[in-house]
Parts: sequence; structure tokens; C-alpha cells
Amino acid sequence: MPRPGKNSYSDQKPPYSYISLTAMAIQNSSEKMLPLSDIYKFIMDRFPYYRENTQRWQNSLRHNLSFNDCFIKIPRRPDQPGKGSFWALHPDCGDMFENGSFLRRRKRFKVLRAEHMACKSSPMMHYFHHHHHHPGSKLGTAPGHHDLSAGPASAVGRLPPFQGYGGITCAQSGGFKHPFAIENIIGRDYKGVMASGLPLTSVMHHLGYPVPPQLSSVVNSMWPHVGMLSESMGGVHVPASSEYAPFGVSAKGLYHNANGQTLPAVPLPIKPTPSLGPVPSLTGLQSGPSQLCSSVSVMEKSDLLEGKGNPLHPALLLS
DNA sequence: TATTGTTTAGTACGCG
DNA sequence: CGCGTACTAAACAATA
Repeated sequence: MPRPGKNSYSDQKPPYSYISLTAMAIQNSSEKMLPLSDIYKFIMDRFPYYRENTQRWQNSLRHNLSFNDCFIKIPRRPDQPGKGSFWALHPDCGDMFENGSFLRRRKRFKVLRAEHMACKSSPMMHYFHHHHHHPGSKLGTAPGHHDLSAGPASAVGRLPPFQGYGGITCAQSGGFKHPFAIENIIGRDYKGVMASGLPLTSVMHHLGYPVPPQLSSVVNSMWPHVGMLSESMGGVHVPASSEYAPFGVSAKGLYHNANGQTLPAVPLPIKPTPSLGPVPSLTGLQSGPSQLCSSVSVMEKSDLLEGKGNPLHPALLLS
């Protein structure tokens, strides 16, 4: 047990992997996406441990963002100048931490790309491509390897245009893409923008595209899995003796927080939230980590393909 | 130039 | 022991 006056656990390494920390940060944002710098900020704000050796862990964190398919990059809108993209969670990265451990995921989330070739552009895609062209796109500059087990997420976004619009997008729903499926709407350049776990309308709005009203209502109700984190300032208090249990789940092997300091980084149970605007403070703590974002790991892909098991899948949009 | 992003490589550890 | 995952280091490219 930590003693007062002594080194508190808050100065010790939190029992979370970089993936969980990053996911927390993203989840905690009102738009469910953050630029790199804000992810850093979130982590440093809440975990004193990470106020040191920043070079080291930030490098690791960036590595994780790039390397893991569960994170997707969302380009900035022209009216949101700044460096770097926004980072969001892939909607299918769901139960990564199902086992309650935030140090080791149950299973690495990996986007399947086997059927990405089947993806076709859609009217929506054309719209995007015509109105949101990215000269700086790295598309086609490198083939990337197609190793399912280790292929860098980014490789997916680098396929030549006619090899499909992003393995991530196609793979996650098994090839078939409704024209309005998020994947098709956003397109290859965005490494699964849709995926972000963002309400589609949020993404579209973010990118500066008009959002069909009917789509808006449908979509926004479809992403309840995007949970909220408690705002540390939000007035919600975790018991002083509470463990690092950010997901409201029995977190085995987690530390106690020494000084009874409230740990704000508490992902909330998912409740349907408006796609935009500030996030309400949390009110409950029952959700499991699996609800970081809803859904399925690579293991359940077959179910996904069948359209079962995950009612929230973007592929079901307007279908 | 500093930050951001991608990639490869090596090490450590837990689990079956 | 083999495998998968996590962490770290580092090289390097791209970009604001």
C-alpha cells in the first residue's frame, strides 16, 4: 500500500498499455479524435509518470498509432490548420481489452485486407475525391506488404487507387460496401476514417462535407459504442481508494492510487452521444473495456461479414 | 527545424 | 518452447 508522503502510485507507471492510454484519450475527446499533441497532453495531464522521459514514450506511442490497425488517421479539414492528422479508433477494435487487462489485449486488432480488392468507388467516393483531393497522398508510393499478421496499418492506405479503397475499409465488413458505408464515403486516403468510431456525420462534417439529414439521424444513433470518459473536472468522483479501473471493469493487477487522487481517465459506459459538441460528464461505470469501441476483433470477422453480431457495423448503414 | 508519421529491429514477458 | 503482444530504439520521410 502506498503511504502518504511517499512515492505515490500516480508517479508509477500506470497499468495501461500505450494502446489503452491512447484509446482513453481519444474516447475522452468530444469528437472522438485527437491530434497527436492532444493525446500526449491527455496522458501527461492524468498520469504524472508520463511527464518524464517524454521522448521515449512518445516515440513508442507514435509507433503504436502507426502500427496498430485500431488507430486510424483522419485528415484535418482545410479550416483546421495545424500539424498532423487527427487520430481516432477503428470501430471494430472493440473488445481488445475484453479480459480486463489493459496491459495486454485479448487479441491484437488487425484489419483484414483479403477482400479489399472488391471495394469499388461509389458516387460518394467520387464526391470525396473530387472535392477533397490530397496532393500529398502517399498512395501508390509503396506497395506495402500484405502480411495479415503484421502488415502495417498504413500499408493499406498506400495501395494504388485501383487496388481498392483501403483494405481497412473493405476488410472490416468483408468486401461488400454499401455506397453509403462509411468506408466508401471516406475513401482510401483516410485509412478508414469511418472507422474512427466517429459518427459518420461527425466525420463528414469534420471534413467539410454536407451531411444528408437522413444519414445524419441514422448514423448518429448507430454509434453508441463510442463511450465517454469522465472529465476529471466534471464533478464525477471516483472513490479515493479506487483502482485504476478506467473502464469500470474489474481490473486485475491494477494499482491503487496512492494519494487517493482521483483518476480522471475513466472511460465511460457507452451511451449514445451526439456526434458533436462537448461530452457530458459520466454518470456510471459499468461498461467494460470492450466498449471502448463496440465490436469485434479480428477473430469475429466472419460474423461481421455475415452482418451478424454487430448491429453497429457501418456496412449496415442504410442497407 | 521541430513535429508528426512510418517502418524495422530487438528485447521482454505471458500464455498455451 | 513457440507465439503473440508490448515496449523501446532508431532511421528516415513528410510537412507545417
